[in-house]
Amino acid sequence: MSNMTIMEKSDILKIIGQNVKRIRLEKGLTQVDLVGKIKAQIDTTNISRIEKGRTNATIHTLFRISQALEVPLSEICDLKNSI
Amino acid sequence: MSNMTIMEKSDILKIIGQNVKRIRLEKGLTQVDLVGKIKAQIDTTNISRIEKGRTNATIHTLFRISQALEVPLSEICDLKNSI
DNA sequence: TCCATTATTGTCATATTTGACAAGTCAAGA
DNA sequence: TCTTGACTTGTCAAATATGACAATAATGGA
Repeated sequence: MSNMTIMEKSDILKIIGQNVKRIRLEKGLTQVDLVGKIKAQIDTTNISRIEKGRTNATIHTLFRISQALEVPLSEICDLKNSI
Repeated sequence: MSNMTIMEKSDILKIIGQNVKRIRLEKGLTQVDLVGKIKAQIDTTNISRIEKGRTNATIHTLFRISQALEVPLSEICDLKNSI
């Protein structure tokens, strides 16, 4: 069964990125809106790179995003959402 | 209520670390056992630093750990487990 | 106590994330 | 077409995660 699927680094980064983007759009937020809701400084550059799966974000960065999106961190880290 | 709790960076790193350590011990594994089960190279130094909340791990590192521990990534990222 | 296993910590070099800014792309409207 | 907003991408410097190794501490058993 699909438990045998080997997940490459780029695969999981893409899924995490899709999760962030999907949730952000569900909340009706732009990337600028999102960074505006994050307490510490963060940049749309980084949001974009995460959403595109181009960067291997740290857990604290994903946590700050989860706070701004008002969802649990574990929702962003849910790999079962892969399309 | 406790939604007002402000989570500092060090707080969430500690919780993530506690999750890793708790699950690892539940599985009866040592840090050496754990790194032995991880496909790509990883070091017990890093496992220890993550478990102690001394490093802000990337999501891919936590993913590799979750694979070795045979739990979903989202379980490691569950911040509700805070003691 | 002695010993072995396990875990922590320090340091180093390398790689990469991050924030910042600029430039470029893209789509939707006026 | 022109403009505006939203997003992407390149580059840079600074900070830091990572892997590696060594040294130390902590733990438990004989």
